Order: sequence, then structure tokens, then C-alpha cells
Amino acid sequence: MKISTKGRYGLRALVDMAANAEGKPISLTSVAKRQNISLNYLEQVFGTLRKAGIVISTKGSSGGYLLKYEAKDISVRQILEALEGAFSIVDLNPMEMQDPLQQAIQTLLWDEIDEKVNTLLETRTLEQLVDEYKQTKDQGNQMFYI
Amino acid sequence: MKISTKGRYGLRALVDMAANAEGKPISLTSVAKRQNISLNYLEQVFGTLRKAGIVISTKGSSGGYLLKYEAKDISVRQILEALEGAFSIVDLNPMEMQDPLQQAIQTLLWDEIDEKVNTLLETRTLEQLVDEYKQTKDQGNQMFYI
DNA sequence: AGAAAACATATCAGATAAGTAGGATATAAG
DNA sequence: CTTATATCCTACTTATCTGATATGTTTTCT
Repeated sequence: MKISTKGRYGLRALVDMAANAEGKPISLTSVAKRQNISLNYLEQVFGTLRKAGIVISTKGSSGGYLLKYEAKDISVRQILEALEGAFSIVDLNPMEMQDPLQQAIQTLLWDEIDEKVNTLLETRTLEQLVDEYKQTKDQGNQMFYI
Repeated sequence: MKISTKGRYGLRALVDMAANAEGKPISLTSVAKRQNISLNYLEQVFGTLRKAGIVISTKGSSGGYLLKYEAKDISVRQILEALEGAFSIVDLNPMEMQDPLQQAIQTLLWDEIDEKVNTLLETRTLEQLVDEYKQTKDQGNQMFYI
């Protein structure tokens, strides 16, 4: 019941991208360096993000990736759904679904969890993460200027 | 990011047990039949539940399992924690934890999800599930008596 | 022309999940 | 006192997923 590294790394890389954006495409090489993630692995992740319509790419020298929409219009749910599939706390096998007892558990537990989590993921945007990141980063740097 | 069959089957089996309780121990054989779960697998699951202090067992003929406490005093969280470990939506590797960006994501996302889910699991009791089950089961049976 | 980037597959080792198998031990019932 | 019915215990198996790594091909700016 965990979010895998694919989702975590992808999300982190996107925040990094958005935080370091200046209009021009950002290379995965630079993201990989800053975030200490294998370039090869990041390429796979961004392939998925591109196919999901979250980023756009330009090939060739001085190419790279850009967000397809503004950070405030990209929800965390979109991102994680692209990388991990839609969130659902359980994955029932056919036999379980027929069980009448299962219905009770589904209603009181799984459905409620799914709803709460999905609502939160839907609410949180990439922009919020970027803002929070910049803020905490600045706090960290302040100590050098006191 | 799923609850595994161990947790799902265990929870279902416990609700079944509680719903069919009459004071005397209930054998896993009967639970396995009603719930269509492999007896061998259930035995492993109930071994864990016993060690976690959720059920007590009596061996031998006409032996079986009983809830250690009343159903209203057993939270779903206790059960799932015994079978799956404490709920936490992510499991970070050491490198990630040091990342400053990670902190932002942790605060705005993972911590909030963990808190919401754990609160729900803590609130829901075995008794609630049993009640819901009995109710929906009765509704299903009513059609035969109209 | 050459460097730097995305893009595309294939491969691989390790971990985990989901069960199976086979017996050992305990105890109530007949 | 024997037999059936339980729990209890541990090892094994099989399949799938994860987290990469490796090796190139294609594209485009300089």
C-alpha cells in the first residue's frame, strides 16, 4: 500500500522542473543532477508523463521538457494517476466482489478512504508544492545571512 | 499502494467470526467454507492475529478462535496494522529523506494522507462492520418474504 | 560535423505476494 | 483410549512487480 519510486521520483522531478523553469526547455540531465536520480530512469518516467499529456518535449541540443499547462492547473492526482494508475486502496479479485460481507467493508472502509485520498490529491496542485518548496528552501538559506 | 489479500481476507474473516459468534470458539474450517478462503492461508493469517493479541485460540477438537475483546473495542486500524504493518502511503529511501524538496511534498501530501486514512481506520470498529453486514444481508433476504 | 538531447527497447536481479504442502501438537468426543 | 478435529509451524514454490541498467536510434542546435 505504498506509492512507488516511480510516482515519488516523478513528482519530485516535476516540482524541480517547475521551480527551475524560465520558459526554455529543461533537460533531464540537469534535473537528474539536482535531484540525484538516474538519468535513464528519469527518461522512462518522463516518457510516461509526456504520453499522459502533462509535459511536452523538444528533442535535440538545448532541448528538454516543459510543463504542458501552468503549474496551478496540474493536480497531483493527474501526475500520480499517470505514473501509478488511478488511486484505489484495494484491488479485489472476482471472487471477493461477489461476497456479501465484502459490500459492507467496501462501503464503510475502502470507498471512504478512496474518496478522501482522491479529494486531497485532486486539490493539491503542482504550484502549491513548488511554493511550499521555495518557502522552506528560503528558510533554510536564511541562516547564512543572519 | 494496495491493501493486500492478507489484510483483506483477514478482515473479512474476522467480521465473519464476529457475526457468527455464539460464545464458543469458531473453527477456521467453518470460516473458510463460508468465506471461500483457503484454510491453510487462513491459518497463517490467524496466527498473526493471535500473536497481535486480537484473537485467542483453543486447540483440539471443538476448538477454534474467539475475539479477545468485544467487537466494539477492536478498531480496523489494529487489525490492518497487525496484518500489513502500520499504514503509511510512502516508504522513503535514505537518499530521499535528505532532499529539501522532499520535505515540501511530505508536508503537503504524504503526511496529510497518512493522517486522514489513519483517523478513519482508527474510528471504524469491527462492530460497525458486523452491523453493516447484518443489515445489508437482511435487506438481501427480504425479497424472499415480500 | 559534432554534441546534446529525447526516444525506444531489452534485459536483469531482487523482493514481495499468494498460496501449497506436510506434518507436529493438543484436546474433546465417542 | 483411540480417533477425529482443531491449531500451530515452517519450508517451498510460482508468478509478478520493482527498480533499475544497458544499448542504442533519432533529432536538432551550435
